[in-house]
Formats: sequence, C-alpha cells, structure tokens
Amino acid sequence: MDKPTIPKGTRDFGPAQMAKRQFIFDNIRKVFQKYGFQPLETPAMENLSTLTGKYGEEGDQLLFKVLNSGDYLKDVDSSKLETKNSKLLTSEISEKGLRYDLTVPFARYVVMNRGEITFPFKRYQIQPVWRADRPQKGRYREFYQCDADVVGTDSLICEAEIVLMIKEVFKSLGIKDFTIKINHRAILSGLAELTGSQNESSLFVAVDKLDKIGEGKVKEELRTRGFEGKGIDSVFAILNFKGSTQQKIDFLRSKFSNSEKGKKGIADFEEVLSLLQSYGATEQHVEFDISLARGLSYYTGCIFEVKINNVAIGSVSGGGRYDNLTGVFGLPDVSGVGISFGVDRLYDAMEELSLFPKEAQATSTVMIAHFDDATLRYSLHIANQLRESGIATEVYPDVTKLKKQLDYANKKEIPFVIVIGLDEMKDGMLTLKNMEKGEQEKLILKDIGLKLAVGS
RNA sequence: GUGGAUGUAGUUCAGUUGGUUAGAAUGCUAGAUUGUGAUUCUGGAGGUCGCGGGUUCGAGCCCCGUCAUUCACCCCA
Repeated sequence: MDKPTIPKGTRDFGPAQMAKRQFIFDNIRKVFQKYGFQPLETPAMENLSTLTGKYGEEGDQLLFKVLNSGDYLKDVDSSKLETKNSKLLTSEISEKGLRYDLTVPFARYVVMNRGEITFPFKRYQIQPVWRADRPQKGRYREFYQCDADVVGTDSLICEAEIVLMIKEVFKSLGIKDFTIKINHRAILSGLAELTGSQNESSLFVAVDKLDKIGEGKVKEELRTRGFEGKGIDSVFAILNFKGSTQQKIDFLRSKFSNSEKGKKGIADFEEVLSLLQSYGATEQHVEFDISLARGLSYYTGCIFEVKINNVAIGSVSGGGRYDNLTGVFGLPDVSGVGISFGVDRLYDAMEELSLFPKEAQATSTVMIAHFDDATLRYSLHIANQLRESGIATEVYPDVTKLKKQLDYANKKEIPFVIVIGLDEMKDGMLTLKNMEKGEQEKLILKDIGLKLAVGS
C-alpha cells in the first residue's frame, strides 16, 4: 500500500495554519460587512454551460470538469469515441464543472434571482475555487477567493469604496507596504486607438507584462502580433510618462483629445479620486498605473490590482467594473463592480513578512494538569466554571506524569496551566503557572478567572 | 502544453574516483528528576536510499526508463 497523497496543487491546513487563515478570513469578512455587503454561497459545481466561454480559450482549458454520473459512456456515439477528440467528447460525458472564480457564479445567481433581488445588490462570497493549471509558487489548483461585488449601479462611489475596503483590510492584517494599482479599461482602449489597431486584447495582454518582462520584450511581442512601429512608439510615449497622478492625467488628456473612450476613462478615474477625497481618504498606497490591464476579458471600467511590496508573489487582490457580465445570461444593462482577495497568497506573503500576530495562533488559554483520578475528577468542575467565564480551557484527559502534561501544554503553546494536586484540592488555592515566564502562584479560582479573562 | 532542478530516517539535509556495517542535526521515546515544560546530560527506536531495469566482482553514487515533488515559461489571480 502506497502512502496516501493529495492531488497536485491542493493542501491540507493543520490547526496552526487554520488559525492564521481564520485570522485573514475574519478580518476580510468584518470589512465587507461594515460596508454593507451580505453573504452568499454558491455550489462548488456549476453547469459547464455556465462556466465555459467566460474566461477565454485558455480559461476553458483550466476548468475542472466532472464526469457525468452512472455509465457515462453508454450513450456516446461510437463514431465520436473513435475520433479521440477530447474537446468533442467533453460535452458528451461531462455537463458539470468546478467553479473557476466567484464572479461568474454570482452573475448566474443574479440572473436567476433577478425577481427577488433588490438592486443595487451588494454581496460578499468567501469560498474555494479550482483551476486545473500547473501549480507553482503562489499558484494552487484549489484556493480561496474573498469577493465583494455590487451590481445594479454604475455609481463610482462603489469604486471609491473598494479602495477604502482594500485599505482597511490591509490595515487590519497589519500589512503596511502595499500598492493599489488603478487603471481604466477605457484608457487602455484610448491607447489602442492610438495604435490604429483593432486588436485591443492583444495590446492589453502585452502591456500588462510591462513591469514583468520589460519594455523591449513587450515591444517585440507587439510587433509579432502585428502592431505597427509608429503605433507602438506612441503607446510607449504614454506608458513611459513619469509624474504625479495629476500630471499623468493632464498628459493623457492632451493625448486623448480625439478619443471619446480615453476621455471617459480619465473622467471616471478623476471622479474616483475626488470621491476618495470627500470620504476624507488620502491617496496613500494608490497608484495610477497606465500599464495595468488584467487578463479577464469582462472588465470594462476601472480595474484594480493590489501588490504587496518586497514580496515575490503575484498580486494578492484584484478586481474591476464589468458592464456586461449578466448579459451573457440574458440580463443586459446591469453594471457591476467587484474586488477579490486571494487568501492563499495573502497568507504566503504575511508568513514571509512575519506579520501574523500572536492572537492569530489560537489555542486554549489554560490547561488543567492533575495527578490522579481524584484530582482529575475535581478539575472537571473547575474547567466548567472557567468555560462559563468564557475562557478557553482544556483538561489533560489522562492520568500521567506532570512532566508529560506540561510538555503537552508547552507544545500547544497554551499560555497558562493550572496544577491541581491534593493540597490544592483541600484548600482551594490552585497553582497557576505562567508557561512563558515560568512563574507560578497560588490563587483561588475566582481570581484565576479574572486574571485569565483580562489576559485573553 | 514546453523546459530546468530535486527525490537518502517523521522532518531538514550530508554521503569522497563506484568499495565492506548509509551518517548528522532536529523530532520521537525512556531515564537522570516519585509535584514542573521550553535549557543540560545519558540510553533507545526509526532507512525496500522514489520505483523499474541496465552496466559492474561490487551501485545511495554511473546509464536508461518511469513516477513524484518543485521552479520557470505559456496563462492567470
């Protein structure tokens, strides 16, 4: 029998990891709720027809597909089997797939429940998603996303509040050095117009790699994709412009005098900045990045991406506005905007930066050690009273040497141990040991309760 | 889908031009300490060297295959 394993790109999370992950989830959830978002869960599986075609051709290949139940080959036309064409066969033997992100299932939900939903609808969703690509650093086949989206309004207040939420989430997690990159798809469209090419998406994909592969390679890629030298030069004249946000805006405005799209993008972006000011927020952490494109093709307005500085991991959060997402499900003209936090990458980054606070390593506050059946039995009602005061308490369940019990408490990083022997049982003065300092004192239960309640 | 790297104790790794019985640290366990952990000292358990084949008198080491892990590309959060 081989040792058991788990599938590539998946992970188990032990108690220590879970405590830290919960810390991240809890903080994100609190922020989402504070901004008026309500929870939603959707199934792990969606109909394949819901998922395919939403993420581009590459995305379709990364979908995990679920085989039909029962004898799934029985009714397949044998001539189709003979072709060995897996794409052709997929639709015959699989009609369900694991969700690839949370936005598309959300759009599906909105369309299905349009009658009951009050718009604007603000929902958050914290669930795993699956992608069948090859795992590497910061990339998993199963990972959690924390999404907050608003649909049914095109108010730029939503964009501004997304920026505020990002700031709050990072503040609560203790991450100080991060950058919120913002751009607007219409600005990119304006850029595309300058090249005179119709091939917008190729331009976006190439430009998005700018900070990763550099100007030379981006130009090379654009050339091989059929962009003209003059157009490329005009794009880079803009991309290479250095200056403050306001200077960038002014510069772009001069370039976009003939571009309706470009002008619209700039106006939106300026409005978001102005709204942030009205909230009393600063532009700290916010960067106008004209090269930011983001891959998902459904974005149409402002786009966001958050990077933690000085950590070699991809972006930990991203989002944007999409005007047409519900359109593919038959509900046009519903605009939405959303943000997604990648918990797994946040975890990796925070671990690398040693940012998890002590509280995130949740364990019992106190353990009760004892010597024999009588003291063990006596310790049970002590435990009960401590728990009634809201103190996380555990009793060492076996009668064994004190050394072993303390060893256990030490390994679990339980900060306090109450030692109960015959003496303690007689006079009610319990021995409270502080495991960190190694000190101990004798106290009555009530005082121990007070002390631990304050400490925890 | 493409390319590189790595597979030796529970874990992290060492292992000489191929040479006899494969090591260390850490962890685990028992004791020094019959009411005190994380530090100290002593003992013990723990390995089909990923798997299959080949070369050789002899393979952890060389060759071929295979599987797994991992990094990068493509792509993407």
